[in-house]
Amino acid sequence: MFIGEFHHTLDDKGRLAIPVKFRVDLAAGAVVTRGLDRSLFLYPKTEWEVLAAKLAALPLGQADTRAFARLMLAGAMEVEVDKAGRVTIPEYLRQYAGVSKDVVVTGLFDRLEIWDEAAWKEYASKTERDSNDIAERLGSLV
Amino acid sequence: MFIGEFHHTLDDKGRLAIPVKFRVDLAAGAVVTRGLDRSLFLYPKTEWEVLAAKLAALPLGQADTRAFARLMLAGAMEVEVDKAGRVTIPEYLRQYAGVSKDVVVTGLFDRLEIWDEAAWKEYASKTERDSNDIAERLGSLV
DNA sequence: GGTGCTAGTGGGGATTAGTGGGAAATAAGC
DNA sequence: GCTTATTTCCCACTAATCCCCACTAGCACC
Repeated sequence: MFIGEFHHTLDDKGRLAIPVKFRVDLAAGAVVTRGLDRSLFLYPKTEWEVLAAKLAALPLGQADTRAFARLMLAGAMEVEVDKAGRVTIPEYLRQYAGVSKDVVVTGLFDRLEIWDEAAWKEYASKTERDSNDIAERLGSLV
Repeated sequence: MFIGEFHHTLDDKGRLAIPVKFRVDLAAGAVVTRGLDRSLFLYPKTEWEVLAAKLAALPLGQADTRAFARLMLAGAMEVEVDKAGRVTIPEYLRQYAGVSKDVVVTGLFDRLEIWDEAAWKEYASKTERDSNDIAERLGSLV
């Protein structure tokens, strides 16, 4: 299970260090793709395969779900953790997430999320302000 | 499984480099044809044969499915990956997709899609804007 | 308090993917 | 039958990627 928040830096080759405790779960392969809210999702390969199969099974006929599946499947890229515990984030995904140097890696149960630090701070503070409202709407769910 | 987004260029002979990781799956032959949203679809030959059979089996009665099947079947062309890992895209398909030089090749599970770069960017950014809504509607699926 | 280990970061060299151009072969036209 | 155009095959260059090694700072353990 992935939890926690880590502040790392991206070097000019687009490499990002994975927190040590996560490396063992990603050693068998991982997949990065476009996420929601201008973040990137990083799944262990096995988790990804489940998700990809669902996306591929979406009906081709509807323009909007087709577009969504396209974005996530086309956005995905298989990455490997190198000897130094890093993965290389492809150029086009760095652009999408607006990451350049300072990056936040967060654990979200079954996936990691990768954020530009500034964007993360803004999102976090905004969400904190709204958290009471959100909690109320969630109601009995939690 | 094909995934990922690759930015390549078409030379003036209409040749397009296939990303290395896909070449092995296309070595046995591939088929390009007209796709949806002004893109081109590129299938491994075996996948194509399955799809072509399905298209041929579509009911003749409905004008729109008939048109769709015609577009895909008549537009199809068998291509080979040359020694340098490239395929030649026929002139009429280049025209259909509006590709000239800068091209995006995307992996979509069982096929590749070939887009004009500008068209892809526009399509992707439009979909990004809608992605939160779509994700919400898909709900628990993803 | 010191020493050793490890996580995170940075950089250089070798390999290969991507691209472009030219030569040879084949087909078409006069 | 000869010339011209088009396609196919092959070779060469460049730029990006991969792989390896080195450094530093922080933590833990002695």
